[in-house]
Amino acid sequence: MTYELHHGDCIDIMASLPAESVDAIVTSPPYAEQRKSTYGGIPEKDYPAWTVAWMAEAKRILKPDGSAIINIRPHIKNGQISDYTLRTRLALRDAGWNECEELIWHKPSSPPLGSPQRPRRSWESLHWFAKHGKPYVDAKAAGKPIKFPGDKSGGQSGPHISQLNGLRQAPGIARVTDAVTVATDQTIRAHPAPYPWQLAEWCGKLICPQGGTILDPFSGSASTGVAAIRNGWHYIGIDAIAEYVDMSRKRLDAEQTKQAPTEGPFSCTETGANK
Amino acid sequence: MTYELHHGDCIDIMASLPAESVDAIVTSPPYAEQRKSTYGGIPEKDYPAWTVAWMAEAKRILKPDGSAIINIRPHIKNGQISDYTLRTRLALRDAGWNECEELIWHKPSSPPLGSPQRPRRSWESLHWFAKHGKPYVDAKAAGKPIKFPGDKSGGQSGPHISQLNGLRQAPGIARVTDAVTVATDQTIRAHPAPYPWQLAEWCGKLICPQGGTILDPFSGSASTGVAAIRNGWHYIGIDAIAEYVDMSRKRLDAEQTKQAPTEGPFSCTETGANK
DNA sequence: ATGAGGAATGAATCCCCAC
DNA sequence: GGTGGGGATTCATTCCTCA
Repeated sequence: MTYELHHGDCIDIMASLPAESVDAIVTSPPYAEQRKSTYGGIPEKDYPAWTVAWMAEAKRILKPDGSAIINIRPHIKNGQISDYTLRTRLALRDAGWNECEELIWHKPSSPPLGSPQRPRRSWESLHWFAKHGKPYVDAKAAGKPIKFPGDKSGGQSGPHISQLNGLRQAPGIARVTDAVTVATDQTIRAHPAPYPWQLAEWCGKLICPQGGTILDPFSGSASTGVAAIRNGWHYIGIDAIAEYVDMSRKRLDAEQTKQAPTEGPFSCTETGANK
Repeated sequence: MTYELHHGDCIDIMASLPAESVDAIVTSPPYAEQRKSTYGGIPEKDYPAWTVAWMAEAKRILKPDGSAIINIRPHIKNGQISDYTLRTRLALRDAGWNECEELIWHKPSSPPLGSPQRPRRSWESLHWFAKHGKPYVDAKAAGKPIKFPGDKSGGQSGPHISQLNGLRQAPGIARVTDAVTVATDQTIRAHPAPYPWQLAEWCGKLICPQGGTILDPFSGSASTGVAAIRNGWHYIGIDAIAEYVDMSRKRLDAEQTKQAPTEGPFSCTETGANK
């Protein structure tokens, strides 16, 4: 229930954070050639190297079993999808990152934009990278109770559930699938990239242990921070634009009040160029 | 309502087909390192070159506005997803193919297999490649009627629908999205790759014009053929295994009988090593 | 005939243990 | 120590059996 917001370049800020202090990274960096007016826009050809650079700093502050979920989807230009996410994924792998899985964020309420000659775009990728092949994972934290055939009790612990390989398994809970459906949040008008906190919550439940620390180096409207407060994770948010940091502070303070309206003041640390 | 089945190596068979005679390719090639016992298994490192090779032959017989939808999903090994589909996509682009879009096949009935430490895998990629950036597309052929709020008529032509950019638009029909949900077909026990014909139908409606010719160079159980017969497309199926060709012939004949039980015999051409 | 209930199964992956 | 067999996972759909 604590958060830190930092204003500045994420590489600089991350360099000031202690090594191996972060459990999970959940972020949606600026896409190539998009949002030029607000974030400057990273050229497509530079995107892989740019991502490897900030991920290198992230690697230092990530715990050994920590991992990162990065939301990107390439745009279409002249009828062809951009290849920069392909090259970025290969570059991260070359830089020593383990690509755990391709997760899908399905947006059922996606607006009918894009070319009328093409299917309406309704999903985005969540690229999951870790320091090695066995990072911390809880595939059941966001899972639902198992319903066995004929079981009308609601599905508490069935006969088939047991300890597996000595690993703790939540009994009677099915693990999540690799595609999650979350409607886009149309209410976040203050930031151009509508990343819903429910999506960040799903990602965090997958890769952030209870009470862990979750980082978003491109914090934007701090949706990951909202998810953190609601789930008891410590949040570290970084953004290059002071206006978004200020807005995020208001949003997170309001969220904390909502979460525990009867308790006293919350611990909150703020640092960075805009302190 | 006609089909051709060929037994043999798809590159050899395609070389015998006339240039620019195919409207669309919808296929699910053998995945790298999978199905070794039936198809020999293409090594991961050879997969990009192998794909470029058979796609080069496909390019010759594809019409100028034709395109191909290829279903592949990489496996996970030691906690890391294989990178061969990334490298294959880049190799096809280097070979001059235009990557139109990343489409998603979502499988709601996917079995609870795979690592218990990872989310259950419930989707596969549909990679869409064309000769250029503006291939034949009908984004509404598989679309559903638009339902306006409060409209109880079923959704024929609403006020928001109009000619757009001078392109013919089916009125009152919404474009499909780039993610399609089709349950896996558990009834195809004779072939190990359960590619449902409903998925092939959705793909065909997107890229194959009415009365066009649709090709599957890795025909397997001929699910694409079933979709073709049901939609009035001419089907060309190729498979390296005689047993599957024989099985497909029975399946497609039965499908034709089902589609028009009162009509006479159908036109059907069969060629290839197993003739 | 009809329906309820049970068993079997699938483009998987990893761990454990035997050899 | 490398290799290979066996078990666990736990959803939707199928066929089959029995009332």
